[in-house]
Amino acid sequence: MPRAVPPEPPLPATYHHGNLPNVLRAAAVEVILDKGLNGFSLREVARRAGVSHAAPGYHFGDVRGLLTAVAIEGFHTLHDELVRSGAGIDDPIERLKAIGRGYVRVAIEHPAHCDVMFRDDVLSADDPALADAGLAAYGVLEATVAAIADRYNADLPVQDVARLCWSTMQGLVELQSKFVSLDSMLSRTPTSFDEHVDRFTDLIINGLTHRQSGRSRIPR
Amino acid sequence: MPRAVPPEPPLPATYHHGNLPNVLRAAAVEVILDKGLNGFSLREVARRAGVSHAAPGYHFGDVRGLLTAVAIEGFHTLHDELVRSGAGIDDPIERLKAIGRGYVRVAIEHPAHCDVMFRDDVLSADDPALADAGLAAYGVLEATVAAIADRYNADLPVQDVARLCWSTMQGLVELQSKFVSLDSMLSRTPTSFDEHVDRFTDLIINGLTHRQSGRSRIPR
DNA sequence: GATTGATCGTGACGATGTCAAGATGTGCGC
DNA sequence: GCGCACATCTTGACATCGTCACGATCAATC
Repeated sequence: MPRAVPPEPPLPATYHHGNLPNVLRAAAVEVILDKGLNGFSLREVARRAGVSHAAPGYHFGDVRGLLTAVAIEGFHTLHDELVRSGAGIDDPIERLKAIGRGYVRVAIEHPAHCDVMFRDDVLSADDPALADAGLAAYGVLEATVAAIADRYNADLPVQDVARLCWSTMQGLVELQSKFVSLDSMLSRTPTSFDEHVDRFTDLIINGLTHRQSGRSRIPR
Repeated sequence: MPRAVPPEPPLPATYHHGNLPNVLRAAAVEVILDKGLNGFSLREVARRAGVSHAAPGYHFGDVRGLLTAVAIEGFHTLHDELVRSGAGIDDPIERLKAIGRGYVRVAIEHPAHCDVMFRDDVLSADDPALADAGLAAYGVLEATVAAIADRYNADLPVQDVARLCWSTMQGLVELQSKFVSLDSMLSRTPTSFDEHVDRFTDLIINGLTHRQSGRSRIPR
């Protein structure tokens, strides 16, 4: 769990305890986890952090400010995880698959962050730090696609493919709940998150007018 | 604009004016459009409809109830538009492309509905009417993919491909704003919604390890 | 024409976001 | 060592919101 919370000094617990922003951010994540983004409230965050109801407002200005901080943290985590997932894998196609699985791993392990990261309506979307963090994570993906173009197909529209991959993963994250309810409604055996990722990446890479490669799972 | 609002009787405007639910639903859409899903409130809806602040609660029980009604209406519209988009197109692959463009057309023309349709946290996700409406829309997509399998590739995993397409379109809808800001940040010429759809469907259909077919646009 | 039920309004309560003003520590110059 | 400016946090207040109970109003039916 890299960079979940910046290295925390032993918490002086004084009046001005110095790292309230970090504590509040962590508390916000827990509130989102417990009550959902809908039941989220600054006052609840303040209660869990053991401070007054207006303390969050001082540090983050706004409810959007706090959620934006959570989103930025999420993008940093995503970036680190994508880099980590692709490290040491030579074949760029395999690296792309690994990155895809890294994406959903972040979505699974940090659901609170992911609930916020793309919800421009609840966060201050014009925050440059937010844009930077998102751009950095996207850069990892685009670089991998560029490597695929280098090795396999120079005509590959790198930008389009990268966006396709991102859109697909993002849509999957959002629709996964619908898919499981759809599976249960049609009494099919439910398809897991990871399985969806593998099948999607296979489909994208092989193209659906050509013969499928048969759900090859990537060896860990 | 099929089934935007059920055929409206001339509005008696009396005390019990009979179709308040429809009026409230339309008002809710306008509030979402104006203030965003974040600034949405039942009282604002009531104000626009010219009724008391508790009237929405009577008909929809909950704020979730009203938003769920909007989402159901959105899924109906989506279903109708998907059917309409694919009608008369023989080649199922071309039909799939047309459906993809129908999807984003709905997203563009009914942004308020689409803001709500997949946000399970703000609506009562266990409403069977909601599930039915979503399933009906999805059925159009799956049927088209099944037609592709029939004609081109019997081994095609229909369910997976259908979900891939849906995920991709849904992700695109959600990320489009990020893409344009990304374009402007890198000072590229912005890519339109429709262009994204065409490129994505081309990429999915052709597969990214094979030669691209060069952004063929479908003649209308 | 009275009654029953659906429909809608009124009033109230607790909770929330946000602001202003005050309280409380911290660090810096001297 | 001391006072002062500042950052940090609390307190209090206000408008708004969702939701509930209760009352008012209308429509249809017997």
